[in-house]
Amino acid sequence: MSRASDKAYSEIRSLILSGDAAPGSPLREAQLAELCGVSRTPVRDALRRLEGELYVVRSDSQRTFVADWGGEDVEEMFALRSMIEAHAAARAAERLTDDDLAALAECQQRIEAAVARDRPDVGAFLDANRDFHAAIIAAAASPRLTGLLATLVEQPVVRRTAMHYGRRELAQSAAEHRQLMAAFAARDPAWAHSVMSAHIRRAFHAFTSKQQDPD
Amino acid sequence: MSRASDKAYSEIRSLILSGDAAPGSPLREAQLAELCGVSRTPVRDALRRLEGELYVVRSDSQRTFVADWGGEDVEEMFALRSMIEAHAAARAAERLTDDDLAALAECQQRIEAAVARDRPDVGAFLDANRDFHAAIIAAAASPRLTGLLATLVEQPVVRRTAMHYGRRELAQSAAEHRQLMAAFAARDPAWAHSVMSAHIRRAFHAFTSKQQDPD
DNA sequence: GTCATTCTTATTGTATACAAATCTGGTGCG
DNA sequence: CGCACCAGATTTGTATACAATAAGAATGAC
Repeated sequence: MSRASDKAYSEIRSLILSGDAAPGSPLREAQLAELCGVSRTPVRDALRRLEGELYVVRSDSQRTFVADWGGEDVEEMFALRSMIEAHAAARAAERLTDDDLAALAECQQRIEAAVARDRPDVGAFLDANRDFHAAIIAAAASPRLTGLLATLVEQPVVRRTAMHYGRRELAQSAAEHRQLMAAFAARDPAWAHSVMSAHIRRAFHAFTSKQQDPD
Repeated sequence: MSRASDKAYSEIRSLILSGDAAPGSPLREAQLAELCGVSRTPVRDALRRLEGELYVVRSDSQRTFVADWGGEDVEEMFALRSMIEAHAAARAAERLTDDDLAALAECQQRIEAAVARDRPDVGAFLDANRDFHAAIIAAAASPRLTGLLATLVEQPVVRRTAMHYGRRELAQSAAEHRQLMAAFAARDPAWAHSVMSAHIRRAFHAFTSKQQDPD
């Protein structure tokens, strides 16, 4: 994080995740450079990385914009996530070490804690949730592919979905994670596969219903 | 392609695909810059792009190397491809326009032509095969995700697998494509799904058997 | 008023110089 | 002999200046 390009990457990413940079809005190198207090060179580097992770898109003439995920894209994204993560869960069930299981349990504990509070801490929930899913992918897929898959998991739309979660939905999500832990403990690939698939598909429908009825 | 960074990208990519740069070997920016006749700046740009496409990897200290796919990675890669492309084929079967079908038929014709020759033209086969699969993904997935998925299809290992194909395997592959065309013409998603899944899995086993018995 | 065209301006692309970090070979100490 | 450590050389990271290109505004013809 000491490198300027890492700083630029992280700041631009926050800008997008927080919504300060609206989807579809242009990202100008010079402007970002000034904002981050670095030169354009590391900014360009950061934008390339963010492009690979689908946070930004480039127009035909090389101008960069915050990625704008339409309804079709979101549906496809969830469909792919459901497939890929269910596959990863099945592999993980066969391969998880006891240490991996302990790490997952720790994430789960953080999730439960975030949900149990009077006023659920959605930010903490999201962070723990991300670590949980990342740990499963890391245990299942080859390290080389981990980054590629994580790309789909950490999209802004995922965060926004959960930001609108109420207590009941958070509790439901936590309960599904408990089921997943049980499947892992039993080393049952088929069980893990089914639970994960259902978990993602429920998240998709939570997203769509929130979208058409945004309270 | 007129831009220096595109030139660097394309030349380095060829270097990797052709095998002139062996897996695991280091890629030095200055050296590549001289080779391509450009400065280091566009080379750095090109390396970032290639990293996103898994052609190169970075060490912890930011040195770049040609990606080296071990046996585990290859198996996982084929498993993911099989899932994702089968999904794409199913979607494509429901959505392909007549123009899309015509474009696929044109690819198929090129494939058949490459196979029919006395001495099969494997290079032409590979190019047509790539276009065929890319067209299916483009028709099925959201444009945003197309690039991400294409990453898995165009790996060096795929090319190397087919390079060892004999006439019989090429003909088998072409036959599977014909089945796929039939499934598309019938607009039958389940059929397309099954055929594509089998197609990729056969390619995987072709790869492994060639590996352990390289004639 | 609308469309095409030119000119200005904004934005990205490239090269170069220098700074920072990393590797390598060797040296001295235990 | 083995290990820590310290230069020197190599490699990557950053800033800056300038070139090339694309967007937008103003102008003129119809």
